[in-house]
Amino acid sequence: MNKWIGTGRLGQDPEIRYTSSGKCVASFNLAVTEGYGDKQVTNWIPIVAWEKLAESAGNNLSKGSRVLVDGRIQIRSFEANDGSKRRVAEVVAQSIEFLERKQAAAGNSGEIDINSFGKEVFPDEEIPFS
Amino acid sequence: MNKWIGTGRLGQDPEIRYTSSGKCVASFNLAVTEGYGDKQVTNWIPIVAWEKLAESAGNNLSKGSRVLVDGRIQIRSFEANDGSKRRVAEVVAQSIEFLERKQAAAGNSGEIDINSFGKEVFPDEEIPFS
Amino acid sequence: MNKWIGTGRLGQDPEIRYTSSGKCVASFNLAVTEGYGDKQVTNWIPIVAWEKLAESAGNNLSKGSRVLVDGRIQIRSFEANDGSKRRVAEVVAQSIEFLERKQAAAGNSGEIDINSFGKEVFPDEEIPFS
Amino acid sequence: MNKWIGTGRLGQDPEIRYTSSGKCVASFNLAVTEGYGDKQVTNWIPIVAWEKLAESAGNNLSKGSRVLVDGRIQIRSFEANDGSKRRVAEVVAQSIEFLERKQAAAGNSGEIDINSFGKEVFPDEEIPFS
DNA sequence: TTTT
DNA sequence: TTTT
Repeated sequence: MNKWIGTGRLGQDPEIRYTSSGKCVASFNLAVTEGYGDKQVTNWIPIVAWEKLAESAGNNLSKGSRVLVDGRIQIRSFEANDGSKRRVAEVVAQSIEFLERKQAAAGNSGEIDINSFGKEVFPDEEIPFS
Repeated sequence: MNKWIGTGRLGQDPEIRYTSSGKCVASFNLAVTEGYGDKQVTNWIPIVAWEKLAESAGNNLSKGSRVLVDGRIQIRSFEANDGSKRRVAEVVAQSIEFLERKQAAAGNSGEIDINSFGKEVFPDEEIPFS
Repeated sequence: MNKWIGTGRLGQDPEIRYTSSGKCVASFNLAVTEGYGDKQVTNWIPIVAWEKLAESAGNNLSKGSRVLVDGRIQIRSFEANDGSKRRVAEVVAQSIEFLERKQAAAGNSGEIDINSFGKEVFPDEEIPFS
Repeated sequence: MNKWIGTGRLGQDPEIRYTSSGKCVASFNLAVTEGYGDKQVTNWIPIVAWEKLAESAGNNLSKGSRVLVDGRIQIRSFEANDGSKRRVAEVVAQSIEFLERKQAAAGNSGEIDINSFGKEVFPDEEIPFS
């Protein structure tokens, strides 16, 4: 058994890519907050989804959306910029329950989409597991 | 919610340390195998336990012991050897069910020395999360 | 290990009682729906919470509220009306995450009265486990 | 989400039946024990498995076997002996990890199979949920 | 980087 | 009804 269940909010819109064989992959970081008051702690947990689940995430989720994820931890090897071999971990989603869906696109409502002015940088850094 | 539940075997004896304030900390890597036949995949997941749970792990577990762990994913910051800041992830155990306890020391019984069946190296490297 | 994790909506306002020793107990049935389209199935799962968690449920939840429950299955003995001994099961909540809080009382807002959308009867019958 | 994860030991050999359409069904009660020392509590949780999983349970498990079950709670309607309609609950297994397999049949070892002399009665009673 |  |  290798099961992770967690709730949180997306730190950014899901990033959608396609493998060379055409499989859809969605990835995002999830802010998982535990505790109350001044004991609150947030862990940013990287989530990956594949195929139909990835497409659904792309269609239904955006920055700030709240989700319930059921998945497993996966350790993945990759080559760092300096050529060294590293391992990274992430949660591969098996199901995602949408607790809050995508916000309406800016222009569809009277609201300004504050997310479209963001300038934050999300370095493509790999977060080590262990 | 931030919950991980997994089963596996310890890759090495638990490493027991004490913080400067005297708290006991146990850490080990868990081989979590999923799938059947030639679709088997093993993820090595780093586990950390604190205080009474850590002491209990130290007293009852050894390399090869099978456990059921209930815990949460934690992302931890640390400074790499080159001075750069990195984040690592691990599972902080909330409970550990011992499915197989510590083996008697080799030589004390007619049993196989469980320590003899693997030569894998577990470098003290930090495994990235994401 | 004995852990249940589920999401759903309350079928009625939580019922709040106090034991003779003054402990608060909340109970409600949770509509847990799985599957999609015409394969949707709903199971009504009885939830019980104690003390602070019960008070919090009473203050924050009402019929239709969506929750994420983490708890354990408990089998409880009781005497049926005909004097026979029966066992019932329920989920004893260890934590409840409020995905939607209590609705304002009907008439206070332009919102639909969430209490109007169902006519199901929840007899105070004991639902057998097994 | 409707997920139960639990560990325990089978109270009896799995009961194997087949539906009229030929599907295999296995059922057994699981002794799920929590707590330590004199605070130990055991809940007997009914488990049902279908098809390949049921066959595997029949082939690998027996009274006393330790398992890790991943499944969901299901409420099922049935007609009681007195003609009244009742609902029962059980855990429908989605996966079963065998932590201890079937005992060798009596006669295969020097051990007496104490289980073959049992006279306990397991009434086909339905345990209510709620 | 999310939110309350 | 299981086990430690």
